[in-house]
Amino acid sequence: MFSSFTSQSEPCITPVCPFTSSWSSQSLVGKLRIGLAEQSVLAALSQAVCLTPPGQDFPPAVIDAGKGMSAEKQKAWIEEKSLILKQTYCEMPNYDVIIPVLMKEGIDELPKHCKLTPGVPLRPMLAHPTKGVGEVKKESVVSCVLDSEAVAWDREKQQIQPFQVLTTRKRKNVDAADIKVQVCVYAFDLLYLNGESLVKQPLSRRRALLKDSFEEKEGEFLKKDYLDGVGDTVDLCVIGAYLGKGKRTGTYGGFLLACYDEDNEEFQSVCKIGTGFKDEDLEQHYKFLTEHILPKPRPYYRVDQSTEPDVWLGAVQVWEVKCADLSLSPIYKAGMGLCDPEKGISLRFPRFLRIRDDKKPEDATSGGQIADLYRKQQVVQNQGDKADLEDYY
DNA sequence: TATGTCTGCCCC
DNA sequence: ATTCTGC
DNA sequence: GCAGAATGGGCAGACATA
Repeated sequence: MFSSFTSQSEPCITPVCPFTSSWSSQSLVGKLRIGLAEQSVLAALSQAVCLTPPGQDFPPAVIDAGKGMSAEKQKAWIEEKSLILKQTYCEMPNYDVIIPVLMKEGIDELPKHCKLTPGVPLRPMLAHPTKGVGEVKKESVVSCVLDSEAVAWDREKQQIQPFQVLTTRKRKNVDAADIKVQVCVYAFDLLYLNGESLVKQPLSRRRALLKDSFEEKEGEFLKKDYLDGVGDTVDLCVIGAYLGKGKRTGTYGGFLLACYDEDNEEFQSVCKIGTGFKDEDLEQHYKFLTEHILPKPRPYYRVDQSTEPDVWLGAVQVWEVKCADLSLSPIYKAGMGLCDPEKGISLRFPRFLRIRDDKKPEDATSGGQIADLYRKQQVVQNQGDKADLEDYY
């Protein structure tokens, strides 16, 4: 595998300076996906165009072209046409372009006229056009669309920095002079090359072309949370709950979780959690926990004021929780002082897996173990595991 | 000016 | 983001 | 399989307050 630009001599796409230029780096998430309500708009549009084809005088003679068909056949027919429109919209998300073609040429001709175009981002992406690709592309590359990811890079230590570092970059009025965090862009897919859309090619082919068209580089990397089923699992104790809103009105909508710190004999907050529950789970939790409400927190709960729950709960139940990553936190207390003098550790993307009735609250994951997990991930990140990557693709 | 709190946005 | 639920 | 609706951590920037 490869990945692109990473080095001090040929700096990464140095501070990815948005704005300007014709090179696009963008992401598609696996299969083609388009926006939410957009989906319905496109479906409606295709139905309209199918049943009442454009190009007729007014009033149109044909207003229900599907009349002769069975309901099922009509549905299938419209869906088939709808797919054409949706696919086209993915590659050229612009109604100003699509509608005129649709009216003049008809839906079947759309793909011929509206194609993936460098510089026009695919629909669901935020991708800014960028410059700098020129430094890693080979001569043969005239135009391209890459699927890639930006990562914070420490030039001195020659290593990837945590995601948290990436987010500290200035967002507005960026002056090239005050850029402190360097960024590398890792490319992992090639969607378009020299005037030709590769979207319908198999991934293996696209990757082969990518490899051929750009400089290879050591030290590839992919965040582990994108690798299927990878992620850490921890056992945490519930110590508080938040009242739910909307469809969770009347039960708890979220909970405060803590690890057990043996050294200080205290429960240290780690994160809130609000997803992963079946409706049934929520019901069960409410019933059970409601009987353990405390008038005030126990003295051995370490919780920041900003995360105080609506109801405090006795530390009586342990949950198995999965997360993608750990982060140094300004507000959570887990492993306080172990990785940073004044920061604790929290979880990124926590979700509920199951109750651990076999564990007592004191058997919850400890502050020390949380700190170990945090340190471990720092290391793993920089060893960019080739084997794992190959498995993924 | 320094510090606290809230909002919007990102997670691709 | 992740996950569940109803269609 | 999709859309909608619950919910997560944490940053910069904007605004408020001392």
